Formats: sequence, structure tokens, C-alpha cells
Amino acid sequence: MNLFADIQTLVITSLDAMVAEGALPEGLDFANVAVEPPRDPAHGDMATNAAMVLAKPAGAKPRDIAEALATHLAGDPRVARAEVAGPGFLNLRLDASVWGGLVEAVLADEGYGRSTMGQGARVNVEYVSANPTGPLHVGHTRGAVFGDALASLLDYAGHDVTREYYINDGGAQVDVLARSVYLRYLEAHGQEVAFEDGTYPGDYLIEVGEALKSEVGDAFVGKGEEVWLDAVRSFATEAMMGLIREDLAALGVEIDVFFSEKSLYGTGRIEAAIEDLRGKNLIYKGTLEPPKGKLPEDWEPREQTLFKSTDYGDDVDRPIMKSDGSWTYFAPDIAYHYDKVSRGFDQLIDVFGADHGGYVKRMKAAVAALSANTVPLDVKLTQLVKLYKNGEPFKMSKRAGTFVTLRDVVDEVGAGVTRFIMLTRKNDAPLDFDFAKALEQSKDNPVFYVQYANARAHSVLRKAADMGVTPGVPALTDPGELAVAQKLAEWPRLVEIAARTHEPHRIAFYLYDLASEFHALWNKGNDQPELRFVQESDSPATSGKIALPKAVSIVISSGLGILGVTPLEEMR
RNA sequence: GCACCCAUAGCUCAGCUGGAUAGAGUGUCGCCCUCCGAAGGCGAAGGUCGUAGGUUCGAAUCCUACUGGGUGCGCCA
Repeated sequence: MNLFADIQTLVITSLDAMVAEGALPEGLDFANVAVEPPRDPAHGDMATNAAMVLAKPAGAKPRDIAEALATHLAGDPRVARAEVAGPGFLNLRLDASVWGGLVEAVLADEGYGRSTMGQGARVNVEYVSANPTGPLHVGHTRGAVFGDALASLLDYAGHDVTREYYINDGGAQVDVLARSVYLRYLEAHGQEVAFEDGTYPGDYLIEVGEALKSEVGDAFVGKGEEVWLDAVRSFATEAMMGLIREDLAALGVEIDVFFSEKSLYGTGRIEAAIEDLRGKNLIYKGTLEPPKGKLPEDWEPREQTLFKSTDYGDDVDRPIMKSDGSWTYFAPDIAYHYDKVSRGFDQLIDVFGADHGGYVKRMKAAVAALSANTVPLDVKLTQLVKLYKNGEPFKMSKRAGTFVTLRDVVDEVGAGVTRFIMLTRKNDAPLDFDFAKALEQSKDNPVFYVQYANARAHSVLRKAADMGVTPGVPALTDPGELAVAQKLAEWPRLVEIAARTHEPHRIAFYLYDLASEFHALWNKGNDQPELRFVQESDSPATSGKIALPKAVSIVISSGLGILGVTPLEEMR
């Protein structure tokens, strides 16, 4: 059930009827006719802009259209009152029975709010994609949480979602990793080693070096790179991916596809992707202008193999091959997205850190070119996370040397809290994460506030169960009760908006609002005992009353589920 | 120099394919509660939505220019 959609359908039907009887001209486009919750509750339960949107194309005054539409709508039993207001808004007051019916509908369907909007479209969401050179840190954590929640949200809204992680195991940084592990390996053999610039000194490689020792013994000791580099590289990246998988598991992230960059090399797959572009006349040899402003020290003009990304909206063409004939990092990325396109996805989403913002246009250009503009790519950037404890900047580094790891955060506050807080900001806004506040049990901690609402709902359900009472037919009369029901009615609509805009944070804010209405009603019960959900000497009344908290708990559980947060049934 | 992101209450931030008198938390001020329906409640004050234009019946939202902050800018991924 989607009450807003239902009423919108009613409005459209009425408009059609008006066309049929000649009150409106034929051929009008109703696509912009919206039914929305009014900002001011005094304006009613729902409002439609139909009259204003149609006034111009219909060549009529908004208020005249609104009056006629009001007459039609008033004939529907769900509409208690329809009145014209302002420049031509039509405010609808719904019949009291509608809200009870809505709550009943929620109780009848645990999947209330699920949408078929996506129509099964295949969407690939790529996120985290951290280099396999060490444990995940806070920045990765935000990307992981965001990407994962977005994937769940799209799934909930009727898309066929694949969660994907691109392993950057083909570039120079995994050679650095291999050399660093080799040093730890020598160390495990009792040698003194020095970690120079360009190696990873993190403690987390000690056990990898030891593991390598027990795997190959002293076979690599005193040998040159040509002997061990390949073997150590794959050993090390596998170990790092093991680490990263554990980190993701700790956060509750389950990736469907781990895609290896290395698998693109030496297999003709990069060449195939470039050939596709070449066939579209988008590959050429040329020399780029130097960037204006600060000139790199060693700048000199060089001829390179370039991708004509400017044909698809980029600012300059981008090199795909270095002067020594090897690929730039961009080439395998093109091949990777070529692979995604050829796997038949209808839509691609990449989640990057904001420091990769400069990369967006060329990636979009590549996908547009490779798919002949048939597959949209949306790139979502996640901004920095600043850590605090009681308002003070926070540093902690048990394992990694200089940065705070995903594990540090999850160990400190738990996966659910981490995820929720990470979603209390838009992805492109910087996020302050305060460890102390995250665990605080008070109103200004949104996680607690939402969980507490759910716990309260379950608390009354337990009490009612002790009386042998289960949720029955709701009778909603008090404004506080209606406010909660109205908020519940917004849920399916909000899911679709959040999914369409690729903004899972909207779910978190909605849950906070819903919790807020529920707490307000609960508090009213302090002064007005008749509003309490459990009426101890009146089982029938209790049965009706607890329908609402049951519905609230269903929606909170669904919402938290999308965010990847486990709902709590009690706060102990 | 260029590109992208951001700018909303003292502070931290929401704000729906453009909709009515721009919201929440926190802080400030006032009142109430101290009852385990505990982990507070109610109310008030507080805004030229960075600036200036434009589009529109209607702009925080779309367009242009500017100001301020962040990020990035050819053989690093």
C-alpha cells in the first residue's frame, strides 16, 4: 500500500474524468501532477499542485481547475474535505478511517514500503575498492557503509543489485606491498631490516612475513626480486584481501563480486576495450597542453596515446598509454567498466572518495562511449570523516601506524552505530564522528533515539502479550496518533525518493522523524493515560492501541535493515 | 589558470521531479517533571537560505556571473 500513490491515482482519474466531460482539454500531460505531504499540517493531510501545473497548458485559471477537481475528489469516500488554498493548491483532508486502514495495511505486510519502481533493472554498485595494501581505514568505512546502504536501498526499491569491489592488484602499489612483505619475511628469518621510503612499515605485515616464511621456508632469502616478486606479490595481496574481507565482515558488508584488476592484464581484455573505442574513432596519438597555472617541474611535451573523452563531456583528452608503451591506470579502469557494460547492467554506480572527484568526468565519458550512451554511470563521492572524542580531535592507531582503521571504529562503538552515524550526513558533506556521542544514550544521538523508539514499541507489545493481547483493529483519534500514522504513510514515498536520488541518508533522517513522532505520542501518555498503548484493565482497547506501535516497529525495522543496522528490541 | 563539490538559525545539519508562513538537533531563555510510560517534557526567541542578476504563476532548489571554503589537474593508482 502506498497512500500517496493511491491518492495520486485518484487525482489523475478525476482529471481524466474532467477531460472526458470537457472541463479540461484533451492531450494534457499529467506527469508533473504531484501529491505531497503539506509542510504545514493545518493545510490538511495531502496537497496537490494539479491545478497550478495544468493552468497554463489548459488555458484556465488555477483556482477554477482546483474547484472543479475538488468537486470530483470529494465524491471519493477516502476524501473528507477538499479545499482550494493559496495560488491554487488543493488541500485534502482524508477520512479518519483511512489512517486506521493504513496501519492495518502495514500490519498485514512486513514488506510495507518495498517498491517495484526499479522494475528489476540490473544495477551494479561498486564501492570500497581500496588498494589491497593494508587494513581499511575510516575513509573506506564511510564508502563501504554508503555503498552498501545504497545497494540495499536499490534492492528494496525493486532493482536487481550486484555489489562489487574492484581490487587494484595490477599497479605499482602491490609491488611496493610485495617488497614490504619481503622485508618482514627477512625479519622473520632473524635479519635486521630497514623500512625505507616507499615501503609500508605497518605492523600488520609482520604476520604476513611470518606466514610467508612458514609457506616457503628460506627459499627466497638472499635471492633477487626476479626470483620472488611474483610469488610474494600474489601471496601478499591474497593476505591483504583476507584482511579486508574480515574488515568488511566486521562491518556487515557482503560483496557479491570481487573483480581483480590483474585479471585484465595479459589476457587481451584491456586491448579489447581500447579496440572498442578505437573502432569508434576515439583513440589517437597526440600531445596534451600543459595545465595552466602551476607547471609541473619536469614538464615537457610528449606524444601519448589518448582517449578522446572530450567528445563525451570531459575537459581534456586523457592518456591511456605511457611513453614507455605500458598502460596508464586509466586503461584497466576503462576495461573494467567495459566488462561491467558487457555483463549487461542497465545502470552503473561507482562510489569513490572525494579525492577522486577529478576522475568522474573521464569515467563517465568512458562508459558513455563504451555503451553508446545506453548505460548511465552515476559516481557518488564520499567526503572526509573527522574523528572526535568528546569534541576533541581523536587519534588512535593500534595497528596501522598513522591512521584509524575500520576495526578501531567498529571495536569501539559497534557495526550498527558506525553505520547509522555514517549515514547521518549526505555523502558529499564532511562528517564529524564523535566516539563519545555515538554511544551516548540521549536524544541528540540519532542512533539511540531510533533504537529506543523501536525498543519502546516492543516493550508495549511484550506487555500486551503478557495480557494475552495481540494487535487488532486500530482506532486512531488523537492528533498524536494521527501524526504517527501520517509519518508511516510517507514511508513508501520516501523509499522511492531516496532510491531515485541515490541518497540513503534520507532513510536515516526519516527514521529519526518517525521515532520523534512516536516518542512524542508516548510522552503524551504521561499526562493522558487514555493514550497509553497498554490499557491494563481493558484488553480490547489495548488490542486496538498496540496496532500503531507494531506498525512503527515494522517500518523502523525495515528502515534499519536497509541501512544495515540490526534493530534492538530492548535497550539493556 | 581550469574542473568538480560545498555555502541555510550562535553551532552541527535536513529540506521531496521548483510549491504555501524555510525545519530538526544542540546552545540561549522561561515553565513543568524527579511518576522506572526511566535514559526528561512543553514553550519562546533566533534566518536578506554567501552576493548580484535571470527563468517561472511560484526559487534555498533551475541558469549566469561573482565572493568564500574544500578537492583534483600529463608517464601515481
